[in-house]
Amino acid sequence: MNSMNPARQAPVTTADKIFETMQREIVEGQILAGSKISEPELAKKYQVSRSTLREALNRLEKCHLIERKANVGSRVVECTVKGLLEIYIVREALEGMACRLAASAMQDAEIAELQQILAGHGQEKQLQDGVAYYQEEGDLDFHYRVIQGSNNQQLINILCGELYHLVRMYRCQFGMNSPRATRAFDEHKAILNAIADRDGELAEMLMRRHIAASRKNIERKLEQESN
Amino acid sequence: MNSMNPARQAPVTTADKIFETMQREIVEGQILAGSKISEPELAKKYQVSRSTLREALNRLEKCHLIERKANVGSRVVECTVKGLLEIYIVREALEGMACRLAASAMQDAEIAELQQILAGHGQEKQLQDGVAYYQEEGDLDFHYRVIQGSNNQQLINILCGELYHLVRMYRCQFGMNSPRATRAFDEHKAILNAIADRDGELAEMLMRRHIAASRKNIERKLEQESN
DNA sequence: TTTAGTCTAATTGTCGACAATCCTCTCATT
DNA sequence: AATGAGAGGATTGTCGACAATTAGACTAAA
Repeated sequence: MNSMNPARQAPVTTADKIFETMQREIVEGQILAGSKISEPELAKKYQVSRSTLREALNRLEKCHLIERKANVGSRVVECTVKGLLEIYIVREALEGMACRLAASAMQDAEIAELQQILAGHGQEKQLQDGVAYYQEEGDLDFHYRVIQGSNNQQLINILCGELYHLVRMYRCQFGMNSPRATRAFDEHKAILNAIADRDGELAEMLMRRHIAASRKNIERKLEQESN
Repeated sequence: MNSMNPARQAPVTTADKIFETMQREIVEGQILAGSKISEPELAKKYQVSRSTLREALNRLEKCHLIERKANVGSRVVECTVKGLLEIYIVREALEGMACRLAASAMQDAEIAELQQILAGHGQEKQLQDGVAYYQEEGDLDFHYRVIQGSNNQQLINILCGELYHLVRMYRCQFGMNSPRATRAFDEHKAILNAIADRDGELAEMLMRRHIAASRKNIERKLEQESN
């Protein structure tokens, strides 16, 4: 269900394939966060020329998974607490706005479809109570569809194209098996209700609170760990 | 005053220089919006190899000034009304949030400095009453500094790195000699007062209204023209 | 006249080699 | 011992050529 999530145009060129492979390996931590990227080494590993690899690196940089410095090279981004919280802030602002727009722009049919998906998540949740992984995938799925519903191409590009995989990376590497699953599910329902009521203002507020609550949950958890 | 605006790391490599040159030419319209980009042609024009040119194209794509399709090529983005309004929406969300953060994060000294800058703009405005150009530059300057003041690197990257020049492009090509100069100046003052009062909530609201007012102003103007 | 198909020319993607820059280790000097 | 200069090795940036794909023109058939 999630595999069709990204705004993916089927990888046609070989640089596309290398890009997707590396993207997955970075997100899942097989290429370590913060590690230096050696162009000759990776070119050999994937059996492509350095030009092709560099093309892939350029796209990884576009979705904020690596950082480049001239004449020095590329590094995988580090997963810091500060960075994670910064992303939540950006998401709060952008997804809140997306939600407001979606309340105006989404078709009735789209809303109905999303309601069905959400109901499906609810059943899965009941069945697999406590197992948060699917809920997490479902969470991304819900957010993804609301963003698409905004019908604002800039917004969609930034959230689904440039930030999406960075969010996934943090989820993977910080192992977020949210204890908020149940509450998050209810919040999703409330947000969708506001959208269905065409109440953009309320929808934005609920989405912002929803994301802010996740952020504060992380802050609290990390605070505890440091004690 | 504006030339030091972008988060520019001095261009060290030749691809950097080509990138900056093309960036300027696209923003100012010397390379026409919507036009197709011929790699061989431009490589000859700038006297560099295609590899170097493609490196520059990759960065232009990062700041949303061109779009690429696999096996087809690159085009300069088109300046459409829809696109312009979409950007205003994104800015409303992100700069509003930046403003909220700035109210907490900016140092007293930074705030004082910004107050002086704003006062300077006020004098210029009085002197050159009606001439909106400097005010427009000043507008970007003000927004830029507030964004920096948020101290959120993700936010700064998106707004100052990826969207900044696209905004400039629209300003250039739609010829926005704002009749809102006076009002915008007053709004800036109110925003800065809220920041100085450390009232993040108010600061966000004022910034959002400020940007939304600009957007509606554009909508109104374009609506009139179409009649 | 229109449409389908094919062929040619041009453009983009990929490759390997060379040039320029940076990092590190060594050695000399204070 | 600490600091600085310099050489060596490795990495990144740039180049020109080849391969793969696309766009456009031309022909032929319905």
